[in-house]
Amino acid sequence: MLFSEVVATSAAVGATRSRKDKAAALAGLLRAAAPGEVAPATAWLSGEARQGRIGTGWRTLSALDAEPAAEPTLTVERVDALLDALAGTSGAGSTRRRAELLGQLFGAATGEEQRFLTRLLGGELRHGALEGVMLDAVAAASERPAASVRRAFMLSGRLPETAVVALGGGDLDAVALQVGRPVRPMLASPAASLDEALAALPDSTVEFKLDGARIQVHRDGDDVRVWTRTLREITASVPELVELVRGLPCRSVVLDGETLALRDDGRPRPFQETMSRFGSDTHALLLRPWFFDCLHLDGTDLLDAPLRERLAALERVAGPHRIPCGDPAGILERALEAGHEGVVVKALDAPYLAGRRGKAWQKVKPVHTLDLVVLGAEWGFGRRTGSMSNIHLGARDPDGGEPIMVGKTFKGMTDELLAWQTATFPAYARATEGHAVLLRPELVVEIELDGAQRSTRYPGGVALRFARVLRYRPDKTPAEADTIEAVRALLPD
DNA sequence: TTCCGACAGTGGGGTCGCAAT
DNA sequence: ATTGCGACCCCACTATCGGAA
Repeated sequence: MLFSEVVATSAAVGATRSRKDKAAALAGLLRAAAPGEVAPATAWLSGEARQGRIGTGWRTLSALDAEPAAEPTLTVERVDALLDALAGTSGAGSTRRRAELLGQLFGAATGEEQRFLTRLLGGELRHGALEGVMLDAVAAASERPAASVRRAFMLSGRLPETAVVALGGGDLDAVALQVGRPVRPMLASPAASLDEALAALPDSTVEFKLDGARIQVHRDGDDVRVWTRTLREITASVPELVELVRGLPCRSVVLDGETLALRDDGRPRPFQETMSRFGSDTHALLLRPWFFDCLHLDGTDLLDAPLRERLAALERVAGPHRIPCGDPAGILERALEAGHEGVVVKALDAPYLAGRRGKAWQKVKPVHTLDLVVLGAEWGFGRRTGSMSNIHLGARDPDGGEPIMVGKTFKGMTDELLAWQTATFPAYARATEGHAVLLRPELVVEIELDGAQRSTRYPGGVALRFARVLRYRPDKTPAEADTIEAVRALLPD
């Protein structure tokens, strides 16, 4: 199959807003693909390379200037082979080697194909279909129930492999939890308050929500392996976790949990310090695991068992390492007092819905609000092209100087607000700086955020975490905005 | 007919390792 | 020794489609 057929399908997908029509176009291509072409085509049309990230980002791609080919000659097989070569390139001289390979790929591609490759390899395909729509397409092309395809996908973790099984006539229902192969983790939905979450889930348990990194640990005999939320294996960089799980009283187990580093006094370190340890090859800080689910124990799969049964298994095998939980009364206060992020409310009768962000798990975190000064705005991309989108935020200098920048946000903006910003900001413009328009510091906006973190990027030494717009405050002047001290007060202690 | 679950898109701050300079 | 790039941790929110109620 020619690569151009994949690119043409992507164009057709991008040309319609109907997800059914997108899936139908994708299914048509999958039906026409040869067995060896199904995996790469599925991966590409759901926005990624079969090889995962291959070390070329937007910067590298935008620097390419290969003359486009007049006629499409690239095959699916050839493109996949070049991506394999790119993914396998490392060490001294690899930047040059990578450039050569990219030159071969882009030099053989038509203009249309080049544009597709740039978006794909940059991780921004944006044709309105990723894994969700592709999953429906695989179901349609293989004439299997979408639920069967979804389950096989979530349990195998990988859609291209699932597509090969489905299109190849394999038994999707035989795809089961396998110790040593990670499943997509179940995720929590945000809840407005603890009371609201408890009302929605009357038969529930409440656990602390820790501010670390998600881990999934598999043990088969003495063999222990660890994966992150996105199923990247990190076994080699977390030996202390491996050792701990190897000592648990069982033969085989699959555990879901969170890991973070503690201070000497036992309180959690700030997220930044946990991440420093998590991503590093040096292990000065020790990571500790807290487990909150058990998906398999000594030959018994527990995915479909209600949470109450999974927790009983967890208590047996890893009780001392179970995440703190308890009576709803006062638990949120206790979690925050101990330095944690919040709590998660979980339905005790729900199965483990791999890969789903359902209502069976609801997270509750306290929110803060600040009145900040708009210092600038950036022109948006994609559906925000032509709109003033990402705004720069400043806190008041208590000594009367210019506001001090503490972050940006593009979140919380409706189309109506984007239009208002686009219409309003030019009157306040004082300069342009690349993609950004710098504004006179006169507009005050109310920002919601989860907290603050230390920053080397911003002049006040502090940056906002998860900032989003609540509303503009035309009733307030910059002299009434919150100060940099108010932002610093949100830093973890 | 209305409601709501799931998805895709639009980006945020910070951390590391790595290759090139 | 520095620097810029790329990958990957954490993530919130809105718009939209299409099936459920």
